Amino acid sequence: MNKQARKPDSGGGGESRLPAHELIYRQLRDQILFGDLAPGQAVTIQGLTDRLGAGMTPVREAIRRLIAEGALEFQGNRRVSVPLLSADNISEIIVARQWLDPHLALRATERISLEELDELTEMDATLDRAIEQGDLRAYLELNYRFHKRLYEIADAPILADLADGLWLRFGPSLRVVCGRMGTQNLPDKHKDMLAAMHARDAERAARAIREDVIQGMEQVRRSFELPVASF
Amino acid sequence: MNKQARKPDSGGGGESRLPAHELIYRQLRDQILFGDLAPGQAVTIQGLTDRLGAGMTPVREAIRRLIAEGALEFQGNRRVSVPLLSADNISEIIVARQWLDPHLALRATERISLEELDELTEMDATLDRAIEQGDLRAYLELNYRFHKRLYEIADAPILADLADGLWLRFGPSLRVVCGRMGTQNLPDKHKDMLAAMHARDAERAARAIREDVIQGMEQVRRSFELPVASF
DNA sequence: GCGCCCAGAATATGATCAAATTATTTCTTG
DNA sequence: CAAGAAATAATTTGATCATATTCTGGGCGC
Repeated sequence: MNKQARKPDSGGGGESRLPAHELIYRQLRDQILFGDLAPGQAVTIQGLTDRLGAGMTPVREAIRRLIAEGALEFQGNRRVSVPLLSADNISEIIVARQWLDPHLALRATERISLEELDELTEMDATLDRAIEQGDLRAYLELNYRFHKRLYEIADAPILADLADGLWLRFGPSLRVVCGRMGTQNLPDKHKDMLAAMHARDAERAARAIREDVIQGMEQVRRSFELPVASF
Repeated sequence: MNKQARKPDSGGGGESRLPAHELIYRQLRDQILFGDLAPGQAVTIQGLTDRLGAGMTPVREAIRRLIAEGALEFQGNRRVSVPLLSADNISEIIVARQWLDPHLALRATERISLEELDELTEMDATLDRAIEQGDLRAYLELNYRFHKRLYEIADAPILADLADGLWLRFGPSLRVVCGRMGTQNLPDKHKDMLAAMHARDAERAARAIREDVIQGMEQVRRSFELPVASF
């Protein structure tokens, strides 16, 4: 009956007080970005309520949100699935990121503190270790977090939202492509960029990020132009 | 048990085959873009269920969707409101549209058919009539639909989504600014752009749209740098 | 001023109806 | 008689609602 024995507990573990639909959303989002959901895969509401052990309403809200962000696709007849991108779609994302990411890197260079620079350097080192060990999942997650942190530092919430939304769109495809290629020749112009940021050379940092984006995304696009060898 | 709530069939519109959450979403979206919801205004779920005469679940889903698109803001404590943009936010939107809109106009020029060109010309004429008559609501809606049609013709769904989402963010502010200024010196470089498209001069069309965007958005930004005189 | 309590709003559940896909059956035809 | 197609039955899934529960914020007493 009464639950007042539980106080908000503002210190530390406040994250457990998040509403269920928020938790479901984050869980699903991570699964789309790094993990288990492949492009084209169907997603059912009732399937998720079972798989995640949640009620129907929170799952529905999380799905609506992901559809609005382009992470899921509403296939006409009440059917929802992970979008299957075309080569043209990838090209659109490339052209958008080619503009957005350098712009954000430029702003970040003008604003970044030394502590934040150390933080990014540390993240990049962890990223390198994941690549060496061939840990694909860790690479995908760390690489994403590196770029996302950069967006935050740029202090442009709306532009950061746009860039973030693009990751959600090409995440599943990126995973498929990287899964086929292994973690060997993954792009990493991060060190160039960090050096440019240290020197407060915003133009050079923007150029480095642009190359990083192009290298990574072009690999994705190339693999989409090949004949689709799935069965 | 009680099943008297048989298919309300609200309004008798032919499209009553769409789910309720979709209808609520469109209704709310239009109200945010053109109409009745002012920046900073609070939005409550129960208030909407009453005002729109709908159930709670569809309203919740529509709100989640609009939050994900940036049209509404989740204010921490279970409070939802129409975002109040800062001058910096407006600057972000300007810089994004300054890139997105010309890019889409360029693509549209390469792809547009003569029928579609006539359609846009017709839309622009209607727009002019709304301006002459000082009909603000009609101006906002027709101007939006003109640009949106252009996005569709560009045949780049992901980029179009990005551009469309920006309208949802600055819509309420645009309405406030235009409401203060009347419909007299509104920007309309549409005729330049249509002429350029007729000549298949994509660069010139892109430049015209860029000027249209800058003129309109700068008016918004200027009015945000003034001391906020509301109350 | 501080803490407790209450009203109201948001979150979450489960039930129920409707629609759609799948599986099955039956009928027709070669 | 067999095979395929159309129709129908059954199961699965989505949409919506009514209701219970939890949380936030403000009012009231101390």
